[in-house]
Amino acid sequence: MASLQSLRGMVDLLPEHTPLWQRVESTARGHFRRAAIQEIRTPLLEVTELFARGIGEATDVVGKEMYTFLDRGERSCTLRPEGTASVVRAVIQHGLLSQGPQRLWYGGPMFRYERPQAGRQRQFHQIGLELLGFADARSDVEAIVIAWDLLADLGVGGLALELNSLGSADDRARYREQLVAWLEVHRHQLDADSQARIHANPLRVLDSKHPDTQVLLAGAPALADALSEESQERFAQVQAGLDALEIPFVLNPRLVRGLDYYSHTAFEITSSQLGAQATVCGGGRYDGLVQQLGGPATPAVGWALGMERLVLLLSQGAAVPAQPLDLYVVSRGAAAEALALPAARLCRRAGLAVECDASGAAFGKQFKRADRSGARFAAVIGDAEAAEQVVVLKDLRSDRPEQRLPLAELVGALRAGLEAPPRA
RNA sequence: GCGGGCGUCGCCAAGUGGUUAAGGCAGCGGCUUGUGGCGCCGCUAUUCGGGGGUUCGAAUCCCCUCGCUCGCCCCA
Repeated sequence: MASLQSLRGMVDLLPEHTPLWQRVESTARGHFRRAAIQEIRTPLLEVTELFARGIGEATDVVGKEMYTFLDRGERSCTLRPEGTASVVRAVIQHGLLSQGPQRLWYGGPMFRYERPQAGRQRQFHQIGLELLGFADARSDVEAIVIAWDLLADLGVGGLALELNSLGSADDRARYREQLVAWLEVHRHQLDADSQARIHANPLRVLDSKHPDTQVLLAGAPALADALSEESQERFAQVQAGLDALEIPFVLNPRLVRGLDYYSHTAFEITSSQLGAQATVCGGGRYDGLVQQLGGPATPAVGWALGMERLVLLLSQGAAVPAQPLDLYVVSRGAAAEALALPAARLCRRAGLAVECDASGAAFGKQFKRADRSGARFAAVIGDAEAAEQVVVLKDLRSDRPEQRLPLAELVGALRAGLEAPPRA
């Protein structure tokens, strides 16, 4: 193919689809505003080390999915594969935590070099929430309820909240030892992927989809049993909080999540309608990350929501209509054409949505386009009108007669006209 | 990185070895040089993702390649 194409896994969002995205974005903004959460925007490009240290060297994301390159200063740079590390970096860099806990959200493109499939692109978009400086189980619940209510408000049905606790760092370390020891004993019965992960990332073995491995795992030491009393109490509080808000959830002891920084609460919101990539929103607590990246010891919870997957679910329902046009300006002849844009501008300044036909085509053509544009009204300007500085206002959606009026009266007439019902 | 499916006009799509590559939608032009929605007429792929091969002859068969897609893996 001779013509240029977008890079694999990097998709264009065409005008017919942007209204739905805009609806999601503005709905999310509303939820964040009402929950006193402020927006933060960070660069798309960061020093590679941030992600290597933050997300974990052993993770798939860091190990094989990052867009990494040397810039002209020979510095290793990486297109962000997720949002949390950048937000934490920014919060540390600007000393935001010295002003107290931070309630933040972010949105935008993320990049992961993976094979594209349904619900998975190389450039994809997330909206994320981070609550930094909050240790209490209630903040876990609040983070979850914000995501839950946002999805409900958007009208996404058929969602399931899956919940697990990974325990404290100590719990995990202790459990990790037990698990590795057990896995070593059963090494020969594991699938190849799981064998490779015994030391690199043993908890991920729990989440293996290999059927034989899953059967075997029934006899493995359980993470839940390794939790300290405090961790168990904490997890119970999260569950009680969700119960109190009547948010249904299912416990999933195999939910471990792929990023190293999680501790205690881990959760995913999934849909059965998404195919293989079922997770719409995933998150959890990451009490160690801020300190690990050089900041003050700071407890935190957060989540990220996949826009493409969400939109996929939404677009199975009713389409969002584009905003209708109020007026379409039709003009022909030099004097008339000179008047068209000023007339359109006048109406736009009054808040009306106006398209101005600049083709100079025959009136018939312009009316055809006016009709197809969906505009309620057409303003017609020919040489006769131009000479008198008037326009003809025609209701395209009713049988009411045309009005001939001076430019100064156009906006008023339009506003009055828009009140009247269109043809059924 | 590994499997499976697919690739004919902007979109949908017929055609499966015989030479002029159906049709529909959209678009453009006309009937209709100041009034749209309907209708009618016309135009829009020397070419079938790209390259190579087989053949007298290929969109149709073979090879390579690119892309899309679904799944594995992983994750949002």
